Amino acid sequence: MGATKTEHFTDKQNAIAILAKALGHPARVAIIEYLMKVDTCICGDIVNELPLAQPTVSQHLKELKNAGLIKGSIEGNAICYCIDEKALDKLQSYFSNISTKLEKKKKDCC
Amino acid sequence: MGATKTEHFTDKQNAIAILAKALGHPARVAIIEYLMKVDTCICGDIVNELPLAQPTVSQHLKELKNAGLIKGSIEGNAICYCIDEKALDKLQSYFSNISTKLEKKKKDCC
DNA sequence: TATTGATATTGCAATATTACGATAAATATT
DNA sequence: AATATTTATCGTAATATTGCAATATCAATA
Repeated sequence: MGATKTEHFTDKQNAIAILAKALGHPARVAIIEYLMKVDTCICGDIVNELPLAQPTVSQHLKELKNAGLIKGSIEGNAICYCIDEKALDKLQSYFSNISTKLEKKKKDCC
Repeated sequence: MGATKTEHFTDKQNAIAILAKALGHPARVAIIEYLMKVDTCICGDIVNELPLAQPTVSQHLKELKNAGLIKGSIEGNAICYCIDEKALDKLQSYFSNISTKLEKKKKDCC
């Protein structure tokens, strides 16, 4: 098969999986970190920053955009990519919630 | 090609990518959430909980274990799986850090 | 308008992932 | 010891991902 059975899971589970999957490649983690580092919304020098060819970077950017992690707006001849806070806040609150619950639980097993 | 060029990225970036990738499938998100829900370390009824065949679930558990997100210990004839706090804390602090920085930055773009 | 610069798309090869039936391995129970 | 229960592994088919060269697109500028 090879196709994920998304329909069997909740919307929330799928939403988290989509965000996590988008960050499931070091190049995409590096892109997010680069966008964090440069204060202004950087455009296409992401390509120069990464050890990958331009089409590959473009593809990774597309995946991050599809997942909702970044936004891109056309700026003349170039494109201005930047982080979409909403997605990262969603991840932050998801994992904070889990950590809080784990803290309370205090393992009686394993 | 199809093989990720991990060697070009930092250890930290690879580490986050590995954890994120492991959560990049709704079944694995569901497994983590189930392990959170049941108070005791549940064993093999994860299979009954998911809409997937036993070998598929076993494979997902293996991936979560390889990524360090869960631990498994043999409990007689069954296996006791449970969440590995360290990994989830790592994700929590990573995304909290990002959210905090984004808060300060307050977008002047996009 | 021809050229340049920046980004996206296409097409393809290599590899990885997802899913499951069949089966193996290991412990528990009878 | 034979059987049942639980989990892992193997083998395989379907699909997805990764990466890049070649090329297309599209705005800016000469």
